[in-house]
Amino acid sequence: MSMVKTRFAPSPTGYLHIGGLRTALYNYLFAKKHGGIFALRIEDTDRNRYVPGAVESLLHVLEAMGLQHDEGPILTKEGLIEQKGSLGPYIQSERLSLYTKYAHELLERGLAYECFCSSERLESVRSQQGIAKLPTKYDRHCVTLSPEERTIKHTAGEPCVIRLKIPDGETTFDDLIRGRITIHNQEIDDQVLIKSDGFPTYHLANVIDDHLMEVTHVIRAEEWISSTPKHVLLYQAFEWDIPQFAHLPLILNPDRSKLSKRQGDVAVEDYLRKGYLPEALINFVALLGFNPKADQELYRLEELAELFDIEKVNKSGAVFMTDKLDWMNGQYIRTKTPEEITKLSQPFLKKAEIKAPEEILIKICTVEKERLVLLSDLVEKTRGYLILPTYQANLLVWKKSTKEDARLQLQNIIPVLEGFNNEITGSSALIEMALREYIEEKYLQNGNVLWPLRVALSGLSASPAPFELLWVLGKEESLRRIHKAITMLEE
RNA sequence: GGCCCCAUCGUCUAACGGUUAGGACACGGGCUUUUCAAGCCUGUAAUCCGGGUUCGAUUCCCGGUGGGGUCACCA
Repeated sequence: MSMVKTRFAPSPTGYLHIGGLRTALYNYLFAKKHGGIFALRIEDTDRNRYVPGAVESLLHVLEAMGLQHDEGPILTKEGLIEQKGSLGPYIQSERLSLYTKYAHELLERGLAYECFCSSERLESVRSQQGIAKLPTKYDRHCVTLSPEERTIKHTAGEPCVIRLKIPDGETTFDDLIRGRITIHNQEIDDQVLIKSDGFPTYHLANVIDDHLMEVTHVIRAEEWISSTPKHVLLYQAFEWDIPQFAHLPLILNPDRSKLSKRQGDVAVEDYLRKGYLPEALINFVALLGFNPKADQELYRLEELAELFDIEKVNKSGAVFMTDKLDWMNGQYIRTKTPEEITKLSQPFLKKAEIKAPEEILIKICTVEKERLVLLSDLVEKTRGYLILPTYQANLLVWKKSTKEDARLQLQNIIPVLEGFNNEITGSSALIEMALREYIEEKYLQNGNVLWPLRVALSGLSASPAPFELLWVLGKEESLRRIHKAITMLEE
């Protein structure tokens, strides 16, 4: 039994789809679980879809997500692409001669044939089949071409493709998730292997590379099930060992169709940009398809790798809803220190052009941490500490109190705060102790004092406790805000 | 339409013949509380339908229904 090897083989589109993330993750987990190799291969055989910089950005997200591959293209410190591993190159556009070599081998052995049909002819064949309600497939017009006819067409410069000649019979493969799947070869089209521009199609390149790169387990999305028989036929034509297949259930839009751009954000980059943490995204997406334990929701990547079991992956698709992701993100934010959150929030604050001393930012994170769902939530929160939000005077009045009392309480608290020494103002716990003591001594009500104070300090109907606000804002700014509130209440 | 795949609370899932069908998110109520958040307690909520097999089916089989995928010189 050779070593387990999986691969994530995306086409470089410029972003990583949520479904792609999960495919990459499951490949990674399966390889790690079995002490095997996780490879990355770039499937860029469609020159019409070429996106500059796409490989680099893919490498960046994968790294941000913590999914390190053992083989494949990697980014150097200088931002250049290098290859890691001995079975490369791992970028298909750099392997073109390989594909034509194998395609010609099939040609010589009579397992494939050249086809000169124009796309116009193919379209009209298909549309006629459509009208006749027949399955749409190539009519094998070129399969009987004689060598002489082919030579004539070649010398005339007619473009041509190479097609696989699908044999009679039926094709069966075993899927680790779904079991045995059989289909009649009549259902399979004579698949193009080499396009007229000389590039291979996915089917050919994928099979050749998986074999040459010694991939043992092909883990990919369910949308590939119907083309898997073609791949099996190719392996058989080359007389190669067939890898194990595992087709993952689809990730769905709320209407249960395949997750698509039209119905919301699908790029991992979008979610990162919104302020989701990589570990939350990984955790969430891992659970879209299986759950290692019945009563646990939070898993680290290493833990998932230990517990992963491909046979326990669900068969049915999973709707992508962000409610639970939001909750998870909050959970992960809470596991971080204020210093870590401060650091992670830098890009968001920078983008919003918010500047503040690190010391203040750390205090803000300390106090707001439990209230965060997204890292980006920190933007508005931080702004509130730097600039007092505008608010209505009657917000200062507690529901069980009056405007006059609110003003009185604020006025009375000023000397108390002024009396705080540096030791007290340096700790929200000490501030709380001192203020509660004050309230108790004067026989006051918490609400009468703390509500107007909190609103004066935050300008908000909902915020952290006044003690914490005081600690973050400092004595001077706090007093300034209280004076402002008193002025508002006097009007 | 042909072929293929799938089917447990609104959503993500657990239960691989015997459970009061479990957990989580969301939602409702409560506790705590100056507000919000967090936390704790608690409530509502599901086996698509019909046949079999079996002493017994969420679970196995068949059929239906429903949903999805795929039918390119895209991956």
